[in-house]
Amino acid sequence: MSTKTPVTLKLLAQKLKISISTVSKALNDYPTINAYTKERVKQMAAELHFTPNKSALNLQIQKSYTIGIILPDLMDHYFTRSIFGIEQYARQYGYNVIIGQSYDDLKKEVDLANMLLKSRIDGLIIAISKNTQNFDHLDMFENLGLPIIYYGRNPSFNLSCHKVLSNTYQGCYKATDFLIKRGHKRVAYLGGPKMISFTHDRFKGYINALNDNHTPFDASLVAYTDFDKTNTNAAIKELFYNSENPPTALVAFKEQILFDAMKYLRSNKYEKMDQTEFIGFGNMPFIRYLDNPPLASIEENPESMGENAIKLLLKLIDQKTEATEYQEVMVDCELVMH
Amino acid sequence: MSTKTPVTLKLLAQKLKISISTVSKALNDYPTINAYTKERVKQMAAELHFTPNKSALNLQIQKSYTIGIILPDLMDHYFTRSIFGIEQYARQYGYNVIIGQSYDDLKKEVDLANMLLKSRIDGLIIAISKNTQNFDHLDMFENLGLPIIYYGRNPSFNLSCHKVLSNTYQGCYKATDFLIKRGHKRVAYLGGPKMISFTHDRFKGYINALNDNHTPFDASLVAYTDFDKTNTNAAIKELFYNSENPPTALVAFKEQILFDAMKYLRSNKYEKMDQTEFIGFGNMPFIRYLDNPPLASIEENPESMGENAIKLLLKLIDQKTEATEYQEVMVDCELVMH
DNA sequence: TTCTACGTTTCAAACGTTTGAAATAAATCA
DNA sequence: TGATTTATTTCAAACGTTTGAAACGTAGAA
Repeated sequence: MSTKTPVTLKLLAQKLKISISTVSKALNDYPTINAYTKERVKQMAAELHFTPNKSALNLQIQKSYTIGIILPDLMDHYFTRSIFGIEQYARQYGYNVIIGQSYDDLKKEVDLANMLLKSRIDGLIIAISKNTQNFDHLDMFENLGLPIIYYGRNPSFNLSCHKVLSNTYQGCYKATDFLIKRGHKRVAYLGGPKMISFTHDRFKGYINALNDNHTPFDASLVAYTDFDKTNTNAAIKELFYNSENPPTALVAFKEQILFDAMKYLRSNKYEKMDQTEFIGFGNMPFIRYLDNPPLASIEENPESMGENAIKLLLKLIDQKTEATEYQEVMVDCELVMH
Repeated sequence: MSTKTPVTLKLLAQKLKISISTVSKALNDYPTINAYTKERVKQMAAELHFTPNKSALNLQIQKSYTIGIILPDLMDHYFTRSIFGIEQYARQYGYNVIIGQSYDDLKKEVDLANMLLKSRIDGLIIAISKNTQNFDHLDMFENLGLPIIYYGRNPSFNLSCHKVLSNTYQGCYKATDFLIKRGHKRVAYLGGPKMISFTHDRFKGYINALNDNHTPFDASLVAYTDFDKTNTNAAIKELFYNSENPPTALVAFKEQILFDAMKYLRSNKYEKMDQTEFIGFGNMPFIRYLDNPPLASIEENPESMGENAIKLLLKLIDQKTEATEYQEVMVDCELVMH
């Protein structure tokens, strides 16, 4: 039917020789419109493939039925999986989703926030970049009464806000507890970068699991690394080779770190490898390809995080009352065996 | 400054006691506007954090400066990486990007296409779902004069369209050629699902490399599998255990398949494992975690594919002349050693 | 016959922006 | 002084949609 120019209400009205408002109301099933008219309009609309212009609609109803997501990186399965949870639910309620990657760069994050502001999104779900300590670009949303959900990463600098986080403390507790109950007396903790609050939350889980099981804490069983392989190798050397009584189990901040660690030990032919057990945060899909997978993974359930985030966001969008308390949702972690 | 209601041109105009059009023109640097006025307007706009309403703008200029991307799955690094190429370039030219996942489901793909149609995107980049054989939902774009680039997956049913694909034939040729030149007499090919055209393109590359190197073709060195582990294992068994003269090298359709295969052989303690070399399509980032990575990867350069797709799309958007021939871009593959 | 009520349709304003044409005021020229 | 130019601002329509108010014709009631 090669129309070349989008079909509008106006065109339908002309073809049917009725007014634009009748067409509009017919398509929206207004009770005042005659049934036969509705029929004619709808048929013509279908025939000409009428699609309402979203911009015109948004402008009129002052609502975009679009929510924004800003996250650091789509290559990270943690975030990709969280999108799944968000999208499913959002689309079900008629909302569209715009995804932006900040690549952990504050400037990109600010640009994205401004872009989304222009697009007049109804709300924002954001996993802040590593170095977001200034929240001006996000306060703008709040000033307009647009709700923001912080998720996945803890904005420790920003106290009063809605948060959806995985219960990372609990995850580490479970893993440590599980290993001790399995008979391990010397469980090590390999933490992530010290600036990340999760590193410390997880450490607390580790410590509390030790205490609850009456296992003494040994500082030489704790090391930290960033995501750089060299640092990880150094940390592992420290943990496993600097003591005549090395750990028999390890809980690692992230599987990306854990796998580097395991590969290091294996390629160095660490003699007690077979008696050592490993658990890391992530449950990454490609574990299936590893010849020697870790004992278990701490599953953070990112889909569920995403779903909690969007649920809370839509609730806030609907009520529109600023009055609500700031919510903090914690998503359970669970241990998954391999 | 808690405005609660978005700042519009109207508000700026009121505050400054000038007309809306002066404000608009001042912000857009019209030469007819007095320099001092521009100064005042811009300052006020900055002070009140004015952000133009994209919907109103789109409606007015009949252009959204937004392009759509439909792809099967963000969990697949091939596609995630391609987005990187698209986004970078698009944003540079002032375009926004809406990403939708079809999860390889035709119905979801159709829904997404309709959503994007409503959003009045200026163009579409799509990696079609596995079972897209009907193109009605995409023809709608063409009818409106909106360009579509098919990328990553070959829409073999749809002949006249713009395509950006990786030169998969060449990738397989390079890998096979490399292995033969390395001394392998018996190189096997493990293809993907037979409905996927790439499976056959790659097979051609394999065959031609054999021929060009005067290496005889042996049908028992070729097997096929889908992405299911059981099938892969069966195929591998057929290739490696059903012959007294098994292959010494293997080119696999995808690394996801290859890693299953290698794990199978290794866990079955295949005796000639150390003398056998493997190459697959992908170059997945987590290869660094494998204790025994394959010899090399065929890198399909998805970023470059994305960039080629967006470049072509923006060119088509700009010229708006329907007259151009349909373009087909082939992106080179390269061998990456591990 | 006139009035009221009802069912249906149309009018007109609004959402926020752009932009050519028209208006205004000031400055220059004859 | 009056006419013309110039610099600057404003007017008004348009983009496509929604929606309360107004208008219409027709049927039933008084």
